[in-house]
Formats: sequence, structure tokens, C-alpha cells
Amino acid sequence: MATIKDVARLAGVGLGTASRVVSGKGSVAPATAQRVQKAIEQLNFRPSHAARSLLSGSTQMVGVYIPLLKGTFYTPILQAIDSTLRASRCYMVVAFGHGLDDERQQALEGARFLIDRDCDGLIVMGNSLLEKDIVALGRQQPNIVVLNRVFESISEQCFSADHTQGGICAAQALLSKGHRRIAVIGGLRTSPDNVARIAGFMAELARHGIAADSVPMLESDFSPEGGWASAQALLASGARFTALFCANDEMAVGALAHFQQAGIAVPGQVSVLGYDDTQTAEFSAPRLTSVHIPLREVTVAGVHCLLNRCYDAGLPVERDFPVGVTWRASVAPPPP
Amino acid sequence: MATIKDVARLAGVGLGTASRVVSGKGSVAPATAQRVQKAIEQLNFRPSHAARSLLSGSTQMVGVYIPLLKGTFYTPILQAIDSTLRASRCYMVVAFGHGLDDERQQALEGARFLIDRDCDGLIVMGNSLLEKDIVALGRQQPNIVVLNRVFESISEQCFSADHTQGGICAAQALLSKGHRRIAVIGGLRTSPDNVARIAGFMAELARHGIAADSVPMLESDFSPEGGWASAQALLASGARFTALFCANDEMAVGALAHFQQAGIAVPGQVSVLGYDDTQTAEFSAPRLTSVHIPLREVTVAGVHCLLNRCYDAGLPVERDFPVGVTWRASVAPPPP
DNA sequence: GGTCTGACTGGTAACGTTTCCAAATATACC
DNA sequence: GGTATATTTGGAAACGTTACCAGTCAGACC
Repeated sequence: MATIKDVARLAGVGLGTASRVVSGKGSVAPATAQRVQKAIEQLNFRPSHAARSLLSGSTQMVGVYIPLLKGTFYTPILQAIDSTLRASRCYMVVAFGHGLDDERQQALEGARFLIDRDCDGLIVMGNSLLEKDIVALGRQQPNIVVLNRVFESISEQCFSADHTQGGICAAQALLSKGHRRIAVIGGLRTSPDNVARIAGFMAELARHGIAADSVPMLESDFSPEGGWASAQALLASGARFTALFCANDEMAVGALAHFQQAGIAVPGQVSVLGYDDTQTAEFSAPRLTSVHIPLREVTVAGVHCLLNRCYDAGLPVERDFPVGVTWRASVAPPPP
Repeated sequence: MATIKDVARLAGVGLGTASRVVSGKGSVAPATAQRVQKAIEQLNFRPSHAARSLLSGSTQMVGVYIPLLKGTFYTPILQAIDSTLRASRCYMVVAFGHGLDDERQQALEGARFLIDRDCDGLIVMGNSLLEKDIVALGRQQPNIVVLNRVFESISEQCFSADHTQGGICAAQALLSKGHRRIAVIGGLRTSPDNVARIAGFMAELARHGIAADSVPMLESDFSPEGGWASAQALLASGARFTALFCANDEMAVGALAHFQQAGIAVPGQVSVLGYDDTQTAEFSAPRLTSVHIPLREVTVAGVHCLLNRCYDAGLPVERDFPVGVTWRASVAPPPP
């Protein structure tokens, strides 16, 4: 590849002049600039990002750690990060978690990997990292933002919707249709936001006189497979319920598939309520009613916060993320 | 951040010695090495990637252009690229296409963006780029690999399954169950692999005495929404069919959802066959029978090819990608 | 004890940019 | 025409690292 020296030589100008034309800063006589421009095109010159980074101390890149890419939960987040970053002429380097073995180790490795790549900032997601891990990482790279999780000691760097409120919403949605016998498929107990939404849900039921021990509840792993198996187990247990709340859409879809196979009509016999309102919910059969989490807004706020930290970008940072219910076809009043 | 100079000074050694310890090349007396090691930890030193890149002329990073992230088609590809790259200690920078406006422009911008970031190589996907675009990009960055698309003039850099064969497979699957009245929802006509699979499908039907003009066919846009609408239009047109072939799973799931709403039993009244065998197919209701494309293998081969071009990695490059049918619940013999 | 070998060490140059400073040239004004 | 000012220009230094070269030192061998 051609360097700026080649350009300067070909155009018959000094190094400084060529640089000024390339970066567009400083004044150059129009005729000279044109000559340099021509040389640039002729040599197919592109400035070296590495050299610029070295000098400026900034790579204009942000590292993103995503625990996994399966399912439809993280992809819109990734999309939102990318577009927000691009609007500030930054770009994104992604590290994925892969397996299920040692998630925390993977997340640490991923983060370390990104830091070693000179990222100006870091965005991390997932439930496996501990507060002390974030603090330790912060010593190497203070520009860290956490999405969908809140650590008390660095709460201004954490962005998440209020999942307790989400759980309350979910309960209200089912109660408002008249359901009283309600089952739950929860997510992993290691996931704080799952714990919060279940807690909110149960609290709201309790407020309406439904005791926690009268609510059949199974815990699963957020996957459709897990939802399928839990639905099966719930039916096999002989539990009687007119509505099922699943802690995410993927499990809800799995449950839906099992009900279909078992000949149970949704929402005729059982209503099913999902959570997250992902794309998965839109075209399930029947289409899934789900608690909507404004993930895009949460993500944009987080990215803005990071850009402000890294570059004093002065971007607006939203802090309030109202949740709600997206009504589709899977929730109806209970059968008489 | 601390530099290697700080490390050398603190350890009381020369620059060269410190560098030797950091990079692990060359000989250093054990006692000295330990002293340097200690300084490294004390200062939290990490070598600057930019400086290394500048000197070595290689960034160890590969750019990936993905047209969109919606749906479940591209995410496993991304995952496969990432894990394959990481195995060679490389990493991935991603650029996404965003809207639907000018796809080609977006792809060009994305690719340019990646090249400007000093990527050692490029992986591109999608249907919008023209052969001449790739050639033009190749002048700036000769290490390009194209996934899921074949350009004749650079076919050794292109990796794709044989979609004509995929179409043939699809036809055989339906014919083998006894279907003779078959409808089709095709994808975008601008997508060459879609055109190939439809052509293969029709050719195989013709070989079994089913004329193309007796096959009701609609074209859609690969989305569930599109599949839903096409299924509706197909029913409204009064076309009679016992099986429906959809050119991808997303449209098939949309069609499934519409059939469910319209009270048409799948596979009792109509069988539905998908294509791509994505995760979407696994938990639809009913679970979707689909033509399996070995996307992971295709992707790994492409990445290996790129790594070989960039770093003479000497990795194995598969060229043969057999397609097949993954049988689930949505295809059965036609009603009597 | 002198020479030779080998391990170890320190400093310089280079990678490709941009930023600064000083010099050179052009322009304006009296 | 001479001075003051503004515009344009070229080159050196710096960013953080590694590769190379030359030098130091200790031990081994005769």
C-alpha cells in the first residue's frame, strides 16, 4: 500500500502539505491541493489507521462483549450499538461467548481480548461477570458500560430497564383478563434481571390475593428447548392453570410448540405471556403477547454514555425506560 | 496507560530487554525477566496494538460485512466466523447494512469502512454487490472472500452450497411423500441463490411430469411478514395445493402462522417445507421440515481460505458442501 | 593467562501519521 | 519600493513497539 510519503513525492510537495490535504486541516493552496488529490487517487492511497491511532492515542473503536448469539435477544442490541456508534464515526469490535462451560471465564477472556485491542471503551452484557470483575477490568479500561444489568457501585455506567416493573406489568396483564390460576416458567436463577421480573410478578399476584405457593413454577434456561420441556413437565405434574407466564419469549415459543403438539388450544384453554417482545414473538403461532422492554432505547443510552466518557461527545443519555405489554393473540380471558 | 519505556525504567533494564520479555522472543536472564515481569504487573502494562500493527504491517483483524442482522440466518454465520477466527488469534470487525434503501451503496460503504480500518482481510455476504464492485474492492484489499454467493471470475474466493441441488432436494422431499399439487413462495428475484433453488425445484418437478405453469408461485422478501401475506394471497387466489415450498424458513414460519389463523391444519391439510434449516425451524408450531444447508461448514471453509491468503495459515479448505433435508413435523403425505 | 564462544544486554532505526515551528512566498498598505 | 501581514510550505519530532547490531561479560578450553 502506498504511504503518504509516496503521495508527497508524486505530487512534488512536502510531507506536511500532503498530510494537510489528507486530513483536511490547515490551509493549502487550491492548485497544490488538487495536485495532491490527484496523486492520492492515482496511488489508491488510504491513511493507515494504525499510525493515526498510535499518534492520537485513540482507535475510534469500541469493544462489545456478547455472551451468545443464539436466539433473537441480542441481535437487535448489536444492531442498535452498531448504528449508534457509526453515527459517531466509531466502530465495533465484537467478542462472543461460545459455550456453556465457564461463562465467567469466557467473559473475562473476551473483555481482556477487547482491551488488548486498544478499544477506547467497552460494552459488556450478560450475567456471568461479578461486580469485582468489572472493577478489575475498570482499572485497565475505565470506559466501561454495562447493559441489561445493574451493579450498585457503578450504577451510572449501567443501563437496564426496570425488570421488577416488567414483572408487575406481566402480572397485571394476566389479572386484567381475569386469570387467577397462573403458572410460571422462570429463567436462570443466576440472572438478576430474571429474578427481578419473577419477584415483581409474584409480588403483584400477592397484592391481588394470590399466594406464591399456589403458583406452579418451574425454572429453565431461556431456550425454546427448555420452554418445551418445562411445559411438558408442568402438564405432567397435573397442575391446573389458565395462564402461563414465561420469563422470555424463547421459552414461551417452546411452550407454545409443546401445547400445540399436546392438543391444548392457545389461547382457548391456556393463555401464554412472553417477555422481552423479541422478533420471535411476532410470528409464533399464535402470535405471542409479550412484555415489551425498550431494549433499543436502553442500548442507545448506554452507547451514548460510553461515547461521552470516551470522547466527551455530549450526547443525550436517557435514564428512564418505561416497560409495557405488546398485545397479540396468545392471551385471552380464561375459559368459563 | 503505561508504555514499555516505563516498564524498562522501573525494572532498570534497557528497552530491548523489556521488549524481549513482553514478546517472549530472544533470550533474557531469568532473574532479569522476573524483574521485568514484576514491573509489567505493577504498571498494569499492555502492549499497544496500534504500535505493533504499525510495525508489523498486520492488524490481525478481519472485516465482516453483513447485510442485516434480523432473523436467524446470519447469526450462526457470525458465530462461526468468530470462533474460527479466534482459533487463529484473529478478531472480527463487523459492519452491518441497516435499511432497505440502497443496499448496494450500504455494502460498498461498509466494505470501504472496513478497509479503512486496516483489516487484513474481508468477508462479504449479501446479494447487493456486483461482480465489478468486488473487483474494485479487490484492488484496495486483495484478501476478500465472498460467502453464500459465487462470482465466476473469482470463484476460488467464493464459498456457497449448491442451491440448485438444494432446490432438487426440496422437490424430492415433497414428491417422495406423494405430493403432486405443490405451491411455492419464492424469495427475492435479485438473490441469485434463491433463483438457483427455485430453478432446481422446478426442474425436478418437471422431471416428474409436473409442468411449471401448474405450480402456483408467489414471490416475497424472505421475511415472516412476507410469508404470511403470500400464504394469504395464495389461499385467496383459490389455488389448490397439498404442499407448499418456501424459499426460506422465515417465510415458511409466516405461512405457518397464517395457516394456523386460517384454521388450516399443517401437515394435515397442507404440508409446509422450509429452506435453510435455521433455528427458526426448530420451534415453530408445528416444527418445520426444512432443507439443510451446511452453513457452518461453508463459513469455516471461507474463513480458512481467507486466513490462508492473509497469513499463509495452511488451513484445510473444504469445497464440497452436501445439502439434505431435516425432517420434522410439517411435511406429511397429502390427505387422501 | 589468553582466546574463543555463547548468553545476555542496551540503544538506534524504522513503521506511517500528525503537529508544530520556522522559513518562504505572496499580498496589502502607506 | 519598503515594510507589515497573511498565506502557504517543508521538515523535524513524536506516538509505542520490535528488529537489528554492536557491545559487555562470564565461563570454557587449551
